[in-house]
This record gives sequence, C-alpha cells and structure tokens, in this order.
Amino acid sequence: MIRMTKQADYGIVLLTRMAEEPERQFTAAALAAATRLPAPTVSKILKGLAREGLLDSLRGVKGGYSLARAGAAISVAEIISALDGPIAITECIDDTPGECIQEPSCAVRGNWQQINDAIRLALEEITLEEMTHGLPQELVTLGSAPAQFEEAQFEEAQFEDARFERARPVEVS
Amino acid sequence: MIRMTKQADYGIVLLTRMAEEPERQFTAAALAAATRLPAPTVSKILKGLAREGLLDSLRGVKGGYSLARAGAAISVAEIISALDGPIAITECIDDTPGECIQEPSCAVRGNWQQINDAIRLALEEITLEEMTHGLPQELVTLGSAPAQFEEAQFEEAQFEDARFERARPVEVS
DNA sequence: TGGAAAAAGGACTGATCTAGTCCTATTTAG
DNA sequence: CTAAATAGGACTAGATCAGTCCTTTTTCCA
Repeated sequence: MIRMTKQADYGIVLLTRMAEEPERQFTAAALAAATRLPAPTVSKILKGLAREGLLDSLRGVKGGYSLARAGAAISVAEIISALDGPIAITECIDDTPGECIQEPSCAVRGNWQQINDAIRLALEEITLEEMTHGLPQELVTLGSAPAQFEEAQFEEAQFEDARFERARPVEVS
Repeated sequence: MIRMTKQADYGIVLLTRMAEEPERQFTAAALAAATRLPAPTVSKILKGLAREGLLDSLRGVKGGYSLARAGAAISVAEIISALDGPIAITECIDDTPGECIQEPSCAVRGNWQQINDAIRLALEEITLEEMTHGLPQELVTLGSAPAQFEEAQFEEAQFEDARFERARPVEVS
C-alpha cells in the first residue's frame, strides 16, 4: 500500500476542525479535546504546521493557533508536505541526488516522475474547505451519542463532536 | 510523504523489464541479474506477483515466470495492490471495520474516500506498457558504461542494462 | 529412475521509521 | 511575578519492512 503517516492524517483532521471556525484561535489542548487525539501529539503536529506557515501561532497566556489562510487556499497536498516532507513516491524523485547509483541513466525515473505528479496533482486539487463539507446532517444525529460530558467544564466540550472520535490509521496502497 | 514499499517499487522495475520482451520466460535468477536487485528478494516478489495472477509460473528445470497479460493490460495500481495490499491511504478506507470507533459517524471518511480514489485512479491510468517507453535513446549511450562483463557467461548478461542498476527507495509524500 | 534446476512457502533477523511521551526554554497577559 | 501557552528537541517502545535462508514440491532430462 501507499501509506501516509499518522502525523499527516491527524494534521488533516485538526485543520479540518479548525476550518469549521476559520476565525477562531484554538489552543493545542482545546483541539486535542475536540478531536480526542492525544494532547502531546496534537501539540507536536500544530508546531509543525505553524513552522511550515499553514498556521499562525501566538505565544503566551492568550496564545493559540489559527489558520494562516482561508480553507479554500489550503490543499491536502500542502498539509501532507508540511508534515511528512515533499510528496515523492520514490527517493529518486525526492531530489536527493547520489542515492541512486545509476541516476543519470535511469530510464524508469521519468516514469516515476509521471506517477508522482499524478498523485500530487490529485492531492493538490482537494482543498481544506472541501474537507469540511462532509455529511453535515450526521452532525445533528450525533446528539444521541453517549452523554458523557463530565468534562464539560472544558471550554471545548461544546464542540466535542464524535466525528473525530478516533482518527483512523493511515495507509494508501 | 506518502510512501510506497520497496517491494512494490522493485515489482514495477521487474515487470517493466519483463514487458520489454513480453513473450519471454524469465527465471528469478536471470531477472535479478538483469536488474541487479538481490536475488532472494527478486524471488520473493515474483512469487507474490504469480500468486496474484500477474505472472504465470512454471516449475521445474525449464521453469520460470512470464507475463500473464500484455503490458497494456497491467496497471501500476494493480502491481502495487498485488504486492502491498489494497490501495487505501487510511485504514478506514481499507474496509477493515471496527478499527475506527466512530466509524458510522465519521464525517471525514467520505473525504478520505475521495482522496484515495483520486490516487487510485491516477495509478490505474498508468500501464506497464507506458513504463517501457522511457528514454530509449539512453539505452544506446549506456554502451560506454564500465565493461565489466566477466559474468558474461550468464545467460542474462547480454540484457544487463544499467538502467536498473539500483532500484531507488520509495516514497510518495 | 535419479539428479539437477527451478518455483513455492514460510520462518527468522536486523534495521529503519513512526508514534507518542516528556522535559526544558521562551513568550506574554494580567 | 506567575500562570498559561507555544517552541524545540531528546528519548523510548513498537511496528513494519527488507532481506536472507531453509525446506518442500515440481519437472526436465540423461
């Protein structure tokens, strides 16, 4: 299979959640609660997204993260690249020369480039905004989920939506 | 990055080599020599491709592997699926239910499906035949490569082409 | 009929990479 | 000055993959 790392998977989940309230500033803890992903991991991913310019960050007591751009201007390809490095199905594509002994005479290289471009283009065409348009009616029916809201004092609890209950592992074959 | 395993990478290299002589039957050792990939690994991959129906195999002294279909009828997607399992960028796509706790209410699932389909379609459109059309003029100039043909008694030596000198590692981000 | 050559199948190991945690430093509001 | 937040990086355990090796089965041929 072609596999994507969980970092990228989680990153897309987190950004999708943020894109639902594009103006809002989220703390790492609030996002972890909203998505039910492990807080340290969420923190790590948000750091990475901020470093790559997809998120704006504010330090200090009233700090947090917010989208650096509108959801329509962020592609899935960008998110994956930011967290997992450049989109390159083979190392010889990943412009690290010297890896492949026969690089100058590698006839397959052009083909890999083609395959890689096809995948990259497909991912570039999917925007974060489109990711938020998923089954909105489901959101309503989710109200019937187990009402375990004892952590309701949490600022984030009202946004707790089970849609992100557990981010699924990540493979693309 | 989105990463493909070396198995799939090597598999594509091997099949591309075979597609250049579609009628020929290759032994695992001959293909390993032609592509300069480690023989046991080549053997392992060929077994897998035969098991999945992409190759026909013959046992015995005059045995070997040959393409089960014309190169134009084999897509890159098929090869990857055969060696690495179904093309699924996330586990929840890989129809193994129960993995994702919130599966029935996962709004992101539909989006992953979309992303996955985009990648799968891109890979299905590339045929093995197209892979063989890579830079044929390069083949000629390769004659100037180091003429270390002391293993020329090997049946395969005449086909030894440096194009496959070393299959590059494999990542798709 | 026996030996050699080849595929089939599976067990095993070492290395790599990832997920996840944790600790410390820095920033900033109040 | 303190608390809450991000920034950065070190570290560990687990999973996965690449690669090797061994045994069995099949088949040609002398």
